[in-house]
Amino acid sequence: MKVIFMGTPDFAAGILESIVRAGHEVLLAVTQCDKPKGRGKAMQYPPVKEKALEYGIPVYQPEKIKKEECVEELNKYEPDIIIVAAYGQILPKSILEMAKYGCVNVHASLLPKYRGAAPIQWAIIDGEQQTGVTTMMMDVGLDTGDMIDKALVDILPEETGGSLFDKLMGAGQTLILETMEKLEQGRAVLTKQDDSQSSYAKMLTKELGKIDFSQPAIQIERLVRGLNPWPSAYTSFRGKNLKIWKSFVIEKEMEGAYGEIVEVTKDYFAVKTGEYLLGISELQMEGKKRMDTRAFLAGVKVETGEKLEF
RNA sequence: CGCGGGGUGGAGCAGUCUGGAAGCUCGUCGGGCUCAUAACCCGAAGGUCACAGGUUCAAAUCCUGUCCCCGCAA
Repeated sequence: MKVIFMGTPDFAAGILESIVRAGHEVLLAVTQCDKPKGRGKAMQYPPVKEKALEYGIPVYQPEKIKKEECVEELNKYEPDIIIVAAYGQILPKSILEMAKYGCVNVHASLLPKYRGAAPIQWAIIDGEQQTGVTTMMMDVGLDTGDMIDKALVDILPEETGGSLFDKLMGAGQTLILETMEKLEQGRAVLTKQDDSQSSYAKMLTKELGKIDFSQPAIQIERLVRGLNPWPSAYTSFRGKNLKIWKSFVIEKEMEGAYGEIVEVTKDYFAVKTGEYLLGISELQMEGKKRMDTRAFLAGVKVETGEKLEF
């Protein structure tokens, strides 16, 4: 099929790659504008742009896709289908109705749950045991269109945002091809979303990663996993920023204030939380590399009674 | 040129300000103790102190330049 692809982050780049490799003709890749990123000030291309350039696909980066001129630009390509994956802008109706097979979205959750920007991480933070990928015909709402296909993915006990991301991308890469085939053969079945079951996964922010030790350890542990590797859960120790990369729940209670270090062993230290203790097994001090707590404790003497401030 | 921290045996750190013998907690290897051990005791190996110049009687330490890693911000 002749495809216009719209997307921005890594997840979208993976979907794009899958479509290209399956032999579809991608006429154009639409993505967000370049942004200055990183420690210096260097402009960086969105992942989808990188991938498109790799395959020699033309790239289009309008600031506002809603503008009439942008819509006309897309129309010139006469696509059979428009595939959208985490593009980051609301599409006008004129684009939704432009292609013969319509505008199909790949979303990393089992809709109608986790509509919105960060479905992958929120599924972990909420303690879900299963999530997945859904393809749907886009409509004017936010992830509200009629569903076509779904793929289920289990969330394992040690699942992180990063590992789940990889799994869901893999599932999405397969699923979108299946959906495209069904549409082309006219055997796609559309299912309406049950809005009463819907939930919204709001955008992740740095602030979200700030650990509140008055919460139960199990909840903090999920937060740590969900926000690994980005944007990361953090607290502060001896006046410096401390990221927590891996933690575990210790089912016992000890005297102390929330966030106070109540136990130190050779391999980890544990702090008191709203319920049970939270063991910290992998961390990163400001300016330092990420390391397991065992290595950290080899260089820094940590005493019980010290606190992780929040 | 956005702000800042850092590169020291295999790991994590101290030492740098106030130049003058390579240190700490581990790990590894050998030996001992023990019913046994990831515990304890004794011993050993292992380092161009990121790289390149400079100052000095003497540089991990002071000066100059380069490379690399990381936190914040965006």
